[in-house]
Amino acid sequence: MPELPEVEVVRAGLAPAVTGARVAGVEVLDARSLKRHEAASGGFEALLTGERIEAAVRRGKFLWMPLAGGTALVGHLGMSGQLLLRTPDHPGDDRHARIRLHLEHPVHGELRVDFVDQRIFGSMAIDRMVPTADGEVAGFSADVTGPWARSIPSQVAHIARDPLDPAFDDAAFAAALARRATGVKRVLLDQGVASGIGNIYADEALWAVRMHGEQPGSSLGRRRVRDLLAAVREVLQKALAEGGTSFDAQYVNVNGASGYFAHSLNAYGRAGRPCPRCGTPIVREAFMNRSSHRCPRCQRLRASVRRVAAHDASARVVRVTPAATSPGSSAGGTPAPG
DNA sequence: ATACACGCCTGCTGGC
DNA sequence: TGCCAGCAGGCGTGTA
Repeated sequence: MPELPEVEVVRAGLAPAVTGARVAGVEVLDARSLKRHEAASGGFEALLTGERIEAAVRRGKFLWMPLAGGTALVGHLGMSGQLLLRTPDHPGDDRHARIRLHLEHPVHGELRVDFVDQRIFGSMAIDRMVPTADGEVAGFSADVTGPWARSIPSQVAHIARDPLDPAFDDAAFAAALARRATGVKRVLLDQGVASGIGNIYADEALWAVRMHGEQPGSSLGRRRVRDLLAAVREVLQKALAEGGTSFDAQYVNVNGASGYFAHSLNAYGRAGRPCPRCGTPIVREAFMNRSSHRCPRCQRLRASVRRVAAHDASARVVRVTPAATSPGSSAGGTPAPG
């Protein structure tokens, strides 16, 4: 979890407080949270202390704060990470506080940013910046005029733009789907194809577009790809508008408050409960060491026939047989005609 | 190149 | 009561 909407809520909350602030002090309470920090470049505390934060930027689930010296403070929340904005005198009794930043802001005065992470899948690091591959603005932030705007931390460079990014390449997304024989859900979760989507929003978008997660990417026609992308964007935007999805105190904004999107979920986490569209109980299925949730009636594997190459006179076709990709489950459904 | 298993982590829950 | 398996799962790495 935190996926794009949750990370964006954190970024938006952080931005006004940290932009223009000077890092007065750094406390590393648990060095395991620095696993993505390349020690060879220098000590995390030394590289960060004294720097001025220029902005708070996000691409997909990655956050970074460009520093005046030309590097960036990169953060990833992983599964359970939080960035909490606090007053300097806030009690330091957080059981899972891993890193603490003491900031001095020209307007807001002294404040503290606590990186709290129960499971330590998240991390912070100081990283060098590299130019973006396409020369466009690297990620989402209020200000895109700084010299850092078209640069991205080296460890984030391989992450694709997210579907809400104005520079997201719809055609490249379609092309990536077209060359993947694997299930469309796996492609959605591939941060190198489109970023910001995790298990929750993948399931929600697939439900919205009535698509089975194991539907081969290469079996989708142009229209289905377009509809899928539209569904992904709609789900992400709606979640964003509701402050993200929270199931417990784990996923919160910079003030520790939870979002409301959990009330809007249609498939994720609703195993056994009726599909809001047709009433059929939602099923939960094992998927890549985790779970997928779908409506067995609305979201069936479809046999599909698709031209592999329009210019190919032999008009070779690919036939997708649901039975071959849905072992041991009658819930895979009957292929729709056509 | 694509596909997928695995390790990293902690805390909670359910079964025995 | 205690113990342990299972689950939550994003991302980098390694292997085929």
